Amino acid sequence: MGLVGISRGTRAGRGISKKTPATRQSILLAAARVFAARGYEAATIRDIASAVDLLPGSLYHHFASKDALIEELYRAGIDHIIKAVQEAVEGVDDPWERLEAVCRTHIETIADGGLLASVLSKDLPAAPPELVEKLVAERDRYDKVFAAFISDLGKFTPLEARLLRLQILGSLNWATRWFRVGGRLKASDVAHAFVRNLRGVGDNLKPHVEKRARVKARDSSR
Amino acid sequence: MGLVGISRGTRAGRGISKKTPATRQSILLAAARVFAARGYEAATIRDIASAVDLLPGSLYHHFASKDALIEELYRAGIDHIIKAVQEAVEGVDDPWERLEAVCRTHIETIADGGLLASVLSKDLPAAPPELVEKLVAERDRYDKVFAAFISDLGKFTPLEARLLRLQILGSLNWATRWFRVGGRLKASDVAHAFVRNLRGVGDNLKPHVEKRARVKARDSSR
Amino acid sequence: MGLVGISRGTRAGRGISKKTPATRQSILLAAARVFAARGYEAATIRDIASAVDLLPGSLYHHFASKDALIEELYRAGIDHIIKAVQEAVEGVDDPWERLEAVCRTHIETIADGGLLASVLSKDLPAAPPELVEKLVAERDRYDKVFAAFISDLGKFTPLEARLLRLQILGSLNWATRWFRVGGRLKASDVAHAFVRNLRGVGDNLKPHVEKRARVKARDSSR
Amino acid sequence: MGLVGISRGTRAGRGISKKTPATRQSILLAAARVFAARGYEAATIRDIASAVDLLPGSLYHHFASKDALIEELYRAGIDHIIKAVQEAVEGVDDPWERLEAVCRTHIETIADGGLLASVLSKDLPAAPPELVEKLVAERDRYDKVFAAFISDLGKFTPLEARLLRLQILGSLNWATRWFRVGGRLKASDVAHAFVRNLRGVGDNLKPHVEKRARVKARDSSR
DNA sequence: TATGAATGAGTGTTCATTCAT
DNA sequence: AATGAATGAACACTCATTCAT
Repeated sequence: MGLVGISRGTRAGRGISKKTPATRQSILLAAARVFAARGYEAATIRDIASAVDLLPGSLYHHFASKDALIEELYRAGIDHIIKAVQEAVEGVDDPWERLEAVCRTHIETIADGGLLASVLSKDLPAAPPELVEKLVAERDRYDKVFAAFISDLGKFTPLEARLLRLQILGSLNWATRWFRVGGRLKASDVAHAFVRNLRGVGDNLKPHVEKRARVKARDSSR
Repeated sequence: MGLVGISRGTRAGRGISKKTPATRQSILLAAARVFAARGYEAATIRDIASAVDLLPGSLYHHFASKDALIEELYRAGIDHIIKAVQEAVEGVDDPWERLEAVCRTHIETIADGGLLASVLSKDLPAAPPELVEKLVAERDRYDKVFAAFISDLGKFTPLEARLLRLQILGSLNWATRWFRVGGRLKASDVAHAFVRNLRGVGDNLKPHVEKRARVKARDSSR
Repeated sequence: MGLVGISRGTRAGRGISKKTPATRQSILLAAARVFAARGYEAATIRDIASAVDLLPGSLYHHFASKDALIEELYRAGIDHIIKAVQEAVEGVDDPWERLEAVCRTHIETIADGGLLASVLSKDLPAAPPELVEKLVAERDRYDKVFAAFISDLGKFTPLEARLLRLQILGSLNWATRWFRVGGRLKASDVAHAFVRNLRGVGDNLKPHVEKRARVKARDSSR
Repeated sequence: MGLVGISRGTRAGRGISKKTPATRQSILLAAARVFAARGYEAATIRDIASAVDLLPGSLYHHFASKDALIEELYRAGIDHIIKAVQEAVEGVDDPWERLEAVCRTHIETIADGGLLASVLSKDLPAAPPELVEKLVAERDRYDKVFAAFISDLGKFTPLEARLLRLQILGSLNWATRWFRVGGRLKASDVAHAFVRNLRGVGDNLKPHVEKRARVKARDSSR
């Protein structure tokens, strides 16, 4: 299960900081929290280092640079969320239920500052383009996974599918701005509402031609 | 008309004199572009200044600080988008069509780096809490306006309405990450797709109890 | 009486700032207050300008530079205190009483932030040496005046006289650090105490040789 | 021994290794010189840094801020001068001789730019009030020590004692303005003259009532 | 005389990074 | 693996000063 298990459960053990050497894992985890809290730019190497009781310079024994750390964090985060959603849909057959499970997992994962994937919803760093490209490539990996759940829902044109995916992902990622872990609103509630609101999609696409015809006049005037 | 509400009275007619003076307006516009491109943290006063052919220090003749600039930019951006969506729905009666017009305008406005509202979709700065509070308050102004268009769609509980609003706003704001002005995909296309996908919402809420009953088994297991 | 009369009495009239043009005099006065309060370095042209309801740039119609302003302020301050002490001793015959009057006036003058001489007790600015030389030369003018009151007290060698003068001037100037105008301790009280404590000077110089003989052993070992 | 109380334990013996490392000590010393020469405001971090062959930013490895540096310097200076005067009076019994020894030491200490205490005679920085309060509190520590030497001289009322102390301290601190180490005038000469001039104080206070009676007429007219 | 806009040098400070120990 | 010291470039911001209007 990789990073998942480290995230929250074993954190208690970190109190013995002087003994436990700072591993790449614990640094990544701390970095995830700091990046999630302050963004890529505002987060400093000092912040991250001090979160694992290290001096800034010592981080460089584990990561070649801040950018390298970001890159690895991003990759680990994507790995993590992909694994999480795949586990979440195991045994779920109905495609809409699958989508709802994915959404719930996405929100849970992303909203948990202790988990690496939280950075997925942050503005990308104003970093060298080559780094940004890599991050985008990582994100695309998840997008592809997500796209599969979309196409399970019905017959869409590529454009329809793409827009639906972006619509849902936007809603989900934006949730980091307002969703609070431990609040009275659960991730499952949000996911349920989001998916329910889209439930008609399949119907809305073709059958509603008549409705759309009604609008045509205005459309053509644009 | 554009950025109405920011100007300072009669100065407008004077700028044309010899060389375009770097007014607060042009600074705000440049700042919007820079902030939109690089985020609040990564954007430097130097960037903004050089974008309007000023030395960094000269900016402080117009704005007391970077934070003050951000605040004013944010306020102007909210003013701008509120005005824009209100104009967009004038004469449109059908509530779904109104929503679509709002979405289209939101995307157009936000995706245009030259327009102030682009900052709305950016991560908030890791700034003094008092500033962040102000920015959130500004955003809330727009949220209220948006909420009105939601409640026009039908009868919702407060929670249903809130989640629907957040769902849509998330989709829209996230669009700054992938929507490109001038691309082959128009804002109106995106808005149309987004709204169409939600068209069933009203139906999905209550009438579809039967559909949901189908799912109940899993629901109760949660 | 020159600047004296302007200092405090007529300040009420400054409320009509828009009408009364800022004169060199009122600028000097404001500068005296600001310099006295914050020191030469920490005081800014902006501070001074805003104290007379001017913009920084406008000051340069009255003074060529900050240094020029300092210089003139210093000169005016020295003029002022010289005039003040000379008036204070008029009609006073006893040399010790004259000294006391001088001390009282010195403290009063210097402790009053509204009066120009307050700057006399401030650290000299870290300014171009040529300016510093001028300021020192101004100070010397007052020192000469003061020296005359010292030599009236009795027969001193030049060194004795010089040290006594520096001793007294030090006490007086240092008073700006702790003496508060309007407090329960009056300048006259302080002056009286200072002078009284020195009253024996004349006697102490020669007659006390025997006393000093007692100390000789240690003295010679130095 | 010198700057005892500032060091950080066992680091002392290590500095001699290759090239003198810019320790807190040497920075403090350099800062003392720079502050003494130019005042708190005019002295820049760059001045101090370059005096110990460091880059400006490197100072922040040792001190959190300019203010923190000032504060520590001030404290060290007060520690230093207190220790110095206390050592100077060891074995000296006559209270007037003790005072003279204190004065000599005060002048020597304060006039030596290399020693930290030189800053004691400088205008306080126009710094945040909390810092100024701390500095004043430090100065008060020395004032208390000094006050003890005053009260040894005879029976004074609190006010008499306070004024006498302020009179002497003023003379001494002012000496930084004119006293030059290495000049033909020695600190011991100055201290001797200062104390001698005050030798009559005890007599002047009570016995001289007749003299003061003579003055009464004028006194009451004030 | 006064203003508002701009300058350019300089200020304290931060930060990712390096490297000898 | 970790530290402590140092770097150098950059940053937000200040300030005395200039000048067209």
